Amino acid sequence: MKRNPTPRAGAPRRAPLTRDAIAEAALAQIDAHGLEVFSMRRLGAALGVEAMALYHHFRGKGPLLDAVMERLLDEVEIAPRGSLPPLERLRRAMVSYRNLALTHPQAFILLVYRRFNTERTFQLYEQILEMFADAGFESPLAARFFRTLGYFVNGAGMADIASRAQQPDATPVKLEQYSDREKYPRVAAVAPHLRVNNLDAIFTFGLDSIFEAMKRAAAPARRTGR
Amino acid sequence: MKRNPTPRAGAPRRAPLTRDAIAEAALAQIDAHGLEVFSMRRLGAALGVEAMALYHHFRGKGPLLDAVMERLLDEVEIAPRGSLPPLERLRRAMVSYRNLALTHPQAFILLVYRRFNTERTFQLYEQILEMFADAGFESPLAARFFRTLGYFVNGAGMADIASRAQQPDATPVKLEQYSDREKYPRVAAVAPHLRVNNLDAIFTFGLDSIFEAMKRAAAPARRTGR
DNA sequence: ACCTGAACACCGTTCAAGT
DNA sequence: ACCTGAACACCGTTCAAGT
Repeated sequence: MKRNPTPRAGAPRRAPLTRDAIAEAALAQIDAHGLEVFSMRRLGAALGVEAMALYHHFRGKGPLLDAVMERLLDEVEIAPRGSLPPLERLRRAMVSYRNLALTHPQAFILLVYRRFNTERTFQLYEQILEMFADAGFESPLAARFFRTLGYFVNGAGMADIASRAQQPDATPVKLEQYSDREKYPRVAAVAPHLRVNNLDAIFTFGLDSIFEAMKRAAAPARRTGR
Repeated sequence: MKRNPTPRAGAPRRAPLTRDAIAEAALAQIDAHGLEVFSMRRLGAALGVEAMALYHHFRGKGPLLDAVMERLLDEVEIAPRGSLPPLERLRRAMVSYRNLALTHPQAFILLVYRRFNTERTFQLYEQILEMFADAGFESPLAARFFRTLGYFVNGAGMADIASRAQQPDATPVKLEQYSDREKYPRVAAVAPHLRVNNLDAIFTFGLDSIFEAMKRAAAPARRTGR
């Protein structure tokens, strides 16, 4: 059997490599098999190329992972300015960011420890901080809540991933110990409220707590009495 | 030159390996050189032993890293029950936990993605949840704030580490871009408030916001008016 | 310009063997 | 019981060479 006929004579039998195509394939590999086993050689094989060909487009594995991280940032949905009240826009952006932990559980950690490696992060920060300004926050207060929200959404993403899947190379433990009422009675009592299908509601709860604090801080003059 | 004389005839020229000694040396290696370059072979060399000797005490690298993580958990300071009001005890425990990101920046991430691999974590959770119960929180509400605090302290630890040190294998970027007022004016405006020596104050601010929400939720009946 | 082949200096882990 | 030596199947990255 001949291989698939090419549309035009002389066309290459596969699309030439580009930075985008490589980063896209890398994210697909990480989503499918995990960051632990991701390697330049495996990625090359998946692209039908020797690993060394990738070095023509990226200086190394680190910069390639940074490009993968940028693809994640591209998936954060930001509502158009003016389409919603500023704090609601901000809230939805935070929800969208945390959703990356659900859609890309294996890759999400790249955001956590590589986000300051690239300029792309500052584009997102600029948009977020614009929302703070639109909501009337001065820089010192914006900086504090910006950071607090960032801590929360990154921590939530990582924790939800950790709750959903134990590491493959973990110390083997018996899960039933954790619901052992004798040994960990408090843990046993809250465990039913921490089931995986409750994690969305818990995230929303925590996010609301922070937004309520923001609303109070933004409008201290409106408090009843003094 | 002869090697150091041993205290007793027939005593081994180095202390025999134990799980504790290995885990301690592993943490020291990670603190000194980073998790990226940490390897069984390097650890063996640091202990004056072949890497394969470590497999007599640990089933593999994963379980060894779990033991290192447990050592970090051991450093969390929990005030004796009754020595402080429950919420103040809880607050100090959170501060102590986040401080691990400062004392062990290279190892802290083990807590983030390996903490559910071992039973030791549930000892700490039991203590934390006891504080919630002592403060009068019912399980559903305790679960929500327990999780919210966890998100926040883990996210804060990771973010503070990322802010303090760029990854060694990062895409090279020019740092001055980030304070470019033309390109990222909002980022430039808040940047002075996000300097490394302000991170402690920002952490305290965010923690206070969450604790204020907890105090309101714990005592809804005490609100003036209705 | 883009990719390959061979090589270098590493990994984690297994197995059989030593003491 | 505790450790070693050799081996296996991998890594990321370099370099010179091919087209």
